[in-house]
Amino acid sequence: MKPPPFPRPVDLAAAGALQRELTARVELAGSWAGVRRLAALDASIRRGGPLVAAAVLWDVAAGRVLAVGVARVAADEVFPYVPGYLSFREAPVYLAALEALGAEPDALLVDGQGIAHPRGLGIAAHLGVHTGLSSLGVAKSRLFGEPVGALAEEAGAAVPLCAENAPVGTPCVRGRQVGWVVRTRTRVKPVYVSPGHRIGMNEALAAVLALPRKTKLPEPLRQAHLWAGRARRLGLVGRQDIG
DNA sequence: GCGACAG
DNA sequence: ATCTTGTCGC
Repeated sequence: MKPPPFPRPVDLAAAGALQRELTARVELAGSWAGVRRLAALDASIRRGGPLVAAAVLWDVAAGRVLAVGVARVAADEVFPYVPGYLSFREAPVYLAALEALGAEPDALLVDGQGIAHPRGLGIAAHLGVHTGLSSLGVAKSRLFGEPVGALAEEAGAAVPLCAENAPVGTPCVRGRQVGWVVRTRTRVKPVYVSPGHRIGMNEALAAVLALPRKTKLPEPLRQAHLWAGRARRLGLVGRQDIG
């Protein structure tokens, strides 16, 4: 089912109000145990150029790319990049890429934060609520929340990412957990994982660690990154052939 | 006022 | 995100 058009607020105040409104609709329960096909989303942009996004359909059981959808959106049609409001810049082109994909994934894996956001609505959570699909965010750097405790150097290590944090402890002693700092590769900078929509905190971590990876990013997201760059450089649009 | 700040 | 050369390592 095709989601409604993505609203474009008149200014940041209106955008913030919309985020607070939608945060109440985020569902923090569920798992990806039954997810057979997921769509990984990433974008590539160049100064003065359009936003180019790739939606990679990933077969979980086979561990491979099934199809790719590519779309472009002029930069002046969306918000500029403002930390905390990323979805108002990139979500439109992601939704267009999903449409170009022409398939219905069971869940969305997004390059960015889920609920680990000042108002609880990072781009992964926003896209989940907008589409009704389960979603989860994997970001390459931190936006919101503080890691609790020291993160071990070994792959698979993780510590909670907390808001309104208390001193050092294991879980968020007095604050609430908004995500995880996860070491996906030994001695490599960690990624920031947080639930988006219709998935629990522990399940989000399990879902990410269950995905294959060649670098610090889960393979579906790495593929989306590669396709977005390739699409931008080659001017690709629409459904792409793979292999 | 100063530092932080997904992509 | 993008701008960019070399370099270390499998």
